Amino acid sequence: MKKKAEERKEQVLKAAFQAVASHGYDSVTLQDIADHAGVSKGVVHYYFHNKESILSELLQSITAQIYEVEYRAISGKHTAMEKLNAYMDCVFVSPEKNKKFYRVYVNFLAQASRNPVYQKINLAFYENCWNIGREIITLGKKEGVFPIDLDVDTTAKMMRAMIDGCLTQWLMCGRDDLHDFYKKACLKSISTLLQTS
Amino acid sequence: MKKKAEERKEQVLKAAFQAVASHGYDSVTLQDIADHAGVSKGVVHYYFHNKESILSELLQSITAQIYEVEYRAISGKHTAMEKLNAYMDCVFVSPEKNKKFYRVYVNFLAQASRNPVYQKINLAFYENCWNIGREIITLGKKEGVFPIDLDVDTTAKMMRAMIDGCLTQWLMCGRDDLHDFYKKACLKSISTLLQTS
Amino acid sequence: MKKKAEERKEQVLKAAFQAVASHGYDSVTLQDIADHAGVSKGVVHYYFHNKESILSELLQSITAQIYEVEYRAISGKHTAMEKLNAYMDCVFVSPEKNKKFYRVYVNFLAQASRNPVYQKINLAFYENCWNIGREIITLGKKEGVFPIDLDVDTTAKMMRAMIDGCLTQWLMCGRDDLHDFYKKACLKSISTLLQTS
Amino acid sequence: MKKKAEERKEQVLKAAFQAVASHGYDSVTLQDIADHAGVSKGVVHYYFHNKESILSELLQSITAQIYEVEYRAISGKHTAMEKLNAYMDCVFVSPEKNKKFYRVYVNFLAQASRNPVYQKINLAFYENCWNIGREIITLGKKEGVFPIDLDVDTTAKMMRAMIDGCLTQWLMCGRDDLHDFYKKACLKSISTLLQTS
DNA sequence: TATGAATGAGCTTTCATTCAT
DNA sequence: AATGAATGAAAGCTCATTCAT
Repeated sequence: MKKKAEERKEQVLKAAFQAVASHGYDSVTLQDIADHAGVSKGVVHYYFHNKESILSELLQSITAQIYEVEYRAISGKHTAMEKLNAYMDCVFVSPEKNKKFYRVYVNFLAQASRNPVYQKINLAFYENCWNIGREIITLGKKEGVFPIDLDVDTTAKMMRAMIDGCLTQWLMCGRDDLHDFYKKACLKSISTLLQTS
Repeated sequence: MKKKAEERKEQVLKAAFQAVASHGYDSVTLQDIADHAGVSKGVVHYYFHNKESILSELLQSITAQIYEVEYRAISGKHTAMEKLNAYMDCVFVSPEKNKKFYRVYVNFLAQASRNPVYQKINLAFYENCWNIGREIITLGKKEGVFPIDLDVDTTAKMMRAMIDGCLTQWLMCGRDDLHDFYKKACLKSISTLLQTS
Repeated sequence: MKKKAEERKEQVLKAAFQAVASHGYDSVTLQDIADHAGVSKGVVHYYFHNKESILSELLQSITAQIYEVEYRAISGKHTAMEKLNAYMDCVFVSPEKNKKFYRVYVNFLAQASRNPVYQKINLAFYENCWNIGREIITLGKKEGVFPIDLDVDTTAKMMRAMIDGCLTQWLMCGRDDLHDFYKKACLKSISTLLQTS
Repeated sequence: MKKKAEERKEQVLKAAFQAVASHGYDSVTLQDIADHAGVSKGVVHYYFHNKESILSELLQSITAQIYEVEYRAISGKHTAMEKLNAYMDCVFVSPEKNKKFYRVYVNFLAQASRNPVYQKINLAFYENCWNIGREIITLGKKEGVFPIDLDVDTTAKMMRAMIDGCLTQWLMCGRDDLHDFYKKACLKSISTLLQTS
């Protein structure tokens, strides 16, 4: 019973992701979500209290998933540079996936700039991202590949700023073929930041 | 006649900016805009074809203004580092102004991820921003303060990515007091990128 | 301008009365009201904040009107018995009008039993009705046609209870032809109450 | 089997009464009723064809119960005045019970003013109430305590009109402390009506 | 019997847009 | 030029009812 309900919610959230990706945060309707899920409008209201609860759970869900994938990627590697490369491979996964996720994500950021609920969820995501950065930097310092006096916290934040800045800029250019350019440039920039004290 | 009309449009656009800043992109109504402008709803429709035209003209207007201010700032300086510092002072102008502008701007990015009209306007803004970066880098290379083999185009793009990434991250943290932290960290990161080949 | 708006509100309220009379308080829709008024649904929302505000203004309006008519009726008469007869003629005006009003009124009473807004409006109506009773009774005592030790307040309340009880009972019987029976019986009962100390 | 079903229906009707009393006639949902009964929504539909059938059976049930209690009360007494007093004690049982019942009852009257099904049920209740009045009056005439030429039918109807009028007025005033006032005033008024030809 | 997941009709409300003045 | 009354499409949400289990 409980399991079925969880699956249903998951199904609706997946549909919501698709719907927001194609219609945009503020244009998306519950009907769109229901259509994407292949269920009736009633189902959406049966499993979620209201529209905002679907969307905030969606943000929660996708940021959690992204983080999990990223964290798993760096966990499999053992040196700082390997972790960094794995992280970047993960972050710049592919034009298609990045486009879909960032389209949705920038919509949520737009909301978060006003809505504390989204803001809090995004902040938790930031914390996770920064932690990945911190882990890589700390390890690199131990290994002696990054300067010992590098500011861990600040650099971790700059890493994520660079990543989000690059992927946003890439998304806005509307050119899938530049994905690789941005990936390489971003990696190079971050490497520079990490190797300079 | 023509002049009066231009002033009217300008008045409405200013009101639209305030209205979007306070109510949010997708919550703002034409009534809100009319109220902020101190005119009737009819006026808004008299000077603009529809809601989207107001908002796209607004994006056009604010990005043009931002660029103009930034460009003027660097024009007044003569060395690369002076220009860079002036640019950053201009970009990280103050918590209040940055918050107002970026709240509106992330909303437009969210739209631009889907709407080609906004996308084109934003791309023109990017071009202008990149040009500022290029100008600074090229001058610095001439002056011998930046490595001669630095990739001008790529670095200019990374500069803007860093700036947008930092200001977005700052905005999402909801802490005005971190404005200075992000400003300094961003300047330091960009300096590092510019001084490392 | 202002006058036109007042007329519009009045028009909508009249339509609301007709709509509630034919569909019932809780079945009536804003579309019904708009249809009865011969306007679009938007107009109803343009002049009233929401559904409840229409309905509470309706109760306010009809109770005020009823009172006014009743008060004017007794004002035109000079002796207690003349006033009483005029009052009863007014209250039991006709099967059609009584049916329409009481159908709507019992719906409001049903709401008022739960909603303080309606309750307050109804209480004001009661006060007015009781005042009419008090006026008649006080005059009758002065004239010597009613016992001097008759309790003015209590008797006024019982008068209205008798009237509402009779008209409700008549309405529920669904027989227009009994209107006259109830009118006479009510008048006789009230006369008895007034003439017995 | 049959018995179980009867008990189930009774259970649902009791729950419906509580639910209507607390949520109001037109706000009450089948879920509310199911919750009050401690059963699932399906059960409600299993034993009742639809929402209206529950509510009409509820009206049937509560009016029958009220009558039964009232009738039993007067049956235990032997003189007209004793019966009248017992009747009034029964009718004005307590602020709590009267409030609960009349809140629900006025809602049904509101429905009955439009719906023949409810109207018929209420008419049957009226008949029962009038019969109680008739019984008391007839006995009183036999005993010589009421005028011999008193119109039995009419007076019985006026008795009930007075009772319903008083209790409705009391309910609408929202003051529990006036319960006793209305009880006494009602009894006095009815006594006057009965003792005056 | 009993459950509660699923449906979708129908409601209130918002608001961009039109247009008579 | 300017107003704001009027429109009605479209949205979120509620809930009686159905039905597979």
